[in-house]
Amino acid sequence: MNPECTLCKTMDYLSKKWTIIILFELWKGEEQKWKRFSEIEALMGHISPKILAERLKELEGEGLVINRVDASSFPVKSEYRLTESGEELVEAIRQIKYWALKWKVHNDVCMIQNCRKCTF
Amino acid sequence: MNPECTLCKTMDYLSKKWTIIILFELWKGEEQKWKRFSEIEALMGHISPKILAERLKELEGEGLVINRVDASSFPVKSEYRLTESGEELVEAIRQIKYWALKWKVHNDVCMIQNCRKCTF
DNA sequence: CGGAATCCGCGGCGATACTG
DNA sequence: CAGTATCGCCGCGGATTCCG
Repeated sequence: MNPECTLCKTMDYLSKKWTIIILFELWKGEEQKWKRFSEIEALMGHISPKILAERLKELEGEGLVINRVDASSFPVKSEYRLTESGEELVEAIRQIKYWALKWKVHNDVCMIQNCRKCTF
Repeated sequence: MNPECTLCKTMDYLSKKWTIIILFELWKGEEQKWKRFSEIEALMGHISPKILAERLKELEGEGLVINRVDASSFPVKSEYRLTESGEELVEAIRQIKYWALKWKVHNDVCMIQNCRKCTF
């Protein structure tokens, strides 16, 4: 990995396990919607809390995800959503989905370009 | 990794080490140009032949790269280039580069959209 | 020259338990 | 609820050697 290359650095965290699925999970549903840690955890199947926390922190550090915490209530409420930058990165990644739909086996899940409901 | 998801499968090999760099190395220079194994090897710095062969075979299996062999001559001449599908995938990946150039630190190497000469 | 075979080390990731 | 702490595994990738 060349640390001077912007694309390399981006691909470095994008390629980590779970990262893209997390991004899409935050992207799905209504725009600008905050989602709780446990909510994301449940939606994603079998991710361990360690990895989820690790990834969210990375993405927050990269400015793709923003986190707000309400410590006044109990239990503590921590929520996440995509930033504008994050939304745009998902759009870029979805170009790869279009490519895949064009060149690979037909994907039954979703052919709709702007669908925010199905898996991807 | 969900094997029924086209995007997951694509990201699965795209995220392997060296894969994207190999794709860009084949993409650089003139279009449709064949490049030899040792040529790619030399261009890429310090990749081991095992990994390079592994990646090229994966990409060939996915239809992104095509290989022609001239066994009549000695030493055997083996050359690779991107397929049309491969060219288009590189275009999709370059959307991520544009995103990075927009949101991240200015990249000195290249701001030209269709440049096939610099690193990426 | 273009790989294939073998061996080995490391780190990413998973599982589980625990805490403020 | 929202994470941390600890441990252990295994699979990727690196180095090297050999073959057609």
